[in-house]
Parts: sequence; C-alpha cells; structure tokens
Amino acid sequence: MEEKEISQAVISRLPRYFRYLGDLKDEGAERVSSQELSRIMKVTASQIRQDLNNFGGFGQQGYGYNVDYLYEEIGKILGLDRKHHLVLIGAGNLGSAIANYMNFEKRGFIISGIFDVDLTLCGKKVREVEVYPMDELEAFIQTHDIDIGVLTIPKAAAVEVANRLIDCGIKAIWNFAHVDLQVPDDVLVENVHLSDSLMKLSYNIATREA
Amino acid sequence: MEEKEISQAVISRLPRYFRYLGDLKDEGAERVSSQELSRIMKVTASQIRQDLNNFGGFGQQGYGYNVDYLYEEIGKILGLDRKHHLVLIGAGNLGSAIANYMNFEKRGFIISGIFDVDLTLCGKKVREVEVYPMDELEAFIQTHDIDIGVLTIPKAAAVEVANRLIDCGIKAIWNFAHVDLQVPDDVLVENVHLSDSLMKLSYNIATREA
DNA sequence: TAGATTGTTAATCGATTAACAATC
DNA sequence: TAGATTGTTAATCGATTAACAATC
Repeated sequence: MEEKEISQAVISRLPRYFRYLGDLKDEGAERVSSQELSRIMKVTASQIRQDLNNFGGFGQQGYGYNVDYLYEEIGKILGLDRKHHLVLIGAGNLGSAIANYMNFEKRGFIISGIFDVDLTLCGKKVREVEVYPMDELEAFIQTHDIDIGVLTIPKAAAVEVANRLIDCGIKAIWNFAHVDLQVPDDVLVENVHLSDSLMKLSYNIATREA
Repeated sequence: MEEKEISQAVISRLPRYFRYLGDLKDEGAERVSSQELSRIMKVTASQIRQDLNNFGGFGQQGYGYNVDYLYEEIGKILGLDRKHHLVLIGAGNLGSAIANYMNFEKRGFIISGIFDVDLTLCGKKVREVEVYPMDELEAFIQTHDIDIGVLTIPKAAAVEVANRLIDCGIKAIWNFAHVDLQVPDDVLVENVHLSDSLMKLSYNIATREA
C-alpha cells in the first residue's frame, strides 16, 4: 500500500476528506468532482487530486469520484476497516468524555478497560466499561490484545504510565497530557495538547487586535 | 508587533517553545543556546533561531538566550499577558474536564460561565463556575466581556450555538465539535477534532504494519 | 583577545498550485 | 463525438536547513 512515503501533511487532511464524504453520503450524493469538493471544503481541487493520487486512482475522467467508493477507500487507508482495542488511563472527566463518545466505537475503536489510581472508582463503570486499579494494567493489556493506550492523566503520571505501557509492548499512545513523551522508534504517539491549541487561539486574538 | 505575516507553522510551534522554556525555568536554568534547545526539543537550532527572529532578537551572540526573559516574551507573543474571559457551552464530561483544568486559569483563561440545555444542571457549579440555561447566553456574554466561546456540544447543536455566539459579537471560538464552522472573516475558530487525531494514529498504525 | 553563538542571508528541500494530455 | 474531469507533470511558492559574518 505504501510505495513512497506519504507526508504527514497529507495524512492530516484525510480525516477531513472522510468527514465531508460521509456528509455527502448522508445527503445521498452519488458522485462528486474535485472541483465541487474544492468549493465545499475550501481547498484547491488540485490538492484534492494530488492527495488522493498518493493512494491510487479513485476517480474516473469525465465523471469524478463515486462518493460511496471513495468514502470506503479513505476509511480503509485510515485503518477504519479493522477494530482497535484501547485502554484508557485516567477515569476523570476527560477520560469519561472519551469513554462516553459513542462515535469512536462506531469507527472500530473499542475501549476495553479503564484504569485509575483512585480505588474508590474501581469496579464502577463508565458507560459499559469497567474501571480497574492501576496494578492490573500490565496483565490486562497482555490478555486483551490492546493496540492503543490513551493517557488522560496529569503530566507526571503520564510519563510514568507511558513507560509501563511501552514495557508491556503497546505500540501506540494517544496522549492528552501536556508533555512530549520519549518513546522508542517503534511506538507511535499522537498528541492532543489542549493548552497548545488554546494558546494558538490566544495568539491569533492578540495579533488580530494589533 | 507584526510587520510581516507570520505563518501558522511558526505559531503552532510557539506553545511548545513556551512549554520547554517553562521547564528549563523550573529547573533553574539561566541561559540556553539554540543548540541546547535543539537537542532537547528535537528540532534544528536553525529553525529555533528563525522562528524566534520573526518576533525580534531575543538572544545575545556568544551567550544564547536568557531563559526567564525568553519565556516571558513568548508568553507576551502568545497573548498570555492579558486575561481572557470564556464561556463554556456544554456541561458534559468534556466541558467539565476543561472547567476543572486549573492550568488554563493560571494562564489567564477565566471561565466566567457554563451553559447547558439540561435544566437540571442549571444552578449547579462545576468547580467555582455556575451552570446557566441556554436562554441566558446572549445576555451573559454582553454583560461579562466574553472573548472566547468554547463549544463542547454535539455537532448539530454546535453549528446553531456558533451562530448565536457570532450574532452577539463573539470574536473567537474554541470548537470541540466534529464539524467545520462557517464564520465571518473577523471571527477566529480554533478546532480540536479528537476523531481526526485518533484517525491519524490509526493510519500510522495501519501503515507501520504494512 | 578568543570562543561562542546569534541574526540573517543564501541554498535546499518539500508542498502546493497550475496546466494539460489522457480518457471516460 | 463533445464535454467533463481525472491523473500527472511542470512551475511556483513557501518553509526548512545550512552557512557565515557580526558581535557579545
């Protein structure tokens, strides 16, 4: 599937294409041209065609792209055609928000277990998912075929838990802590740094006013 | 402050510089060279110097950068030297997570009020902040000098509420809903699309395995 | 003064846009 | 066939890296 290396710039646009194609699908659209998509998404038609052609020719000259087919294919490229099993570390508000968000499950991201240092939470459930004590983390991961660890805990704890995850062989971490994790080459980290995002907004406010 | 236009690529690196400088400050470091920072942050020294020089010469030849001073200056560039007043729309888990995260307040982001459609929540408090019914939104914004509206509600509601915010003159929206808001030119939007982030991770998992 | 390190210019690299031949 | 629109090559633009003179 990957002859040449695809740039992260392209990859970060794929979920957005996927989202718009999903909308078109819901509206019952059968086909869409790069020009039409360009207008809706406010990116150049040229970029859309270039981006898609990194992965193969999904369109047809004189016709455009079949919405259902392209949606399906981008889904596959994004790995949404297979199930992912996650553990969530941190049963606070942020962790609960993620556990309660049903759409992740719809896309194949299944939260298998939640872990928290607070023993009074253990045994309780967030939606359908049980909360376990931290010392059961390693055993759980090894017996439940876990792909992704989600860190919704403060930064000091995140560094420590990340190391535990790495030690028991986890290959991907979705990190919400405000820290850059140091991980081996074969471990993937995707960061969601909320405060960075808010600061960007703040910068743009300050700049616009000047 | 802004002679030439600064690219968003540069801006999105500023919070990360700020974070590392904060750490250095906490460790008691007095000075840092671009080379040293380069090693810690894993970006080129050249990029650090280029980025900083967009905003002025903060360093000194033969010495490097004074940590306290540079931290302070980047804070100012990011607009962290002034207070921002926010309203949060959506008192669910995600909204509560943000309301409970004390560090935003430490950086001058003050949550003045929380709004929710669920009337049973109204009158209650999340940390120190009261939850109000949706029909008080406009009046509240106009009487409390609100800069930023934070949308932690589902996508259909987000579009509608965004329009209400725009109509009563809000100039910045921090959007957590999985939708691209259509706003006038003078309204800033910063998106946090969690599912896009998770899909990127999923792509990278699928690709690494191939 | 000698050494270190910035600020900044020039070179390179990569990503975006434009153009158009291929083709449905 | 004529019109539309892709896939793809070439041109442009912008961002990153390298190099080095200025200077602390």
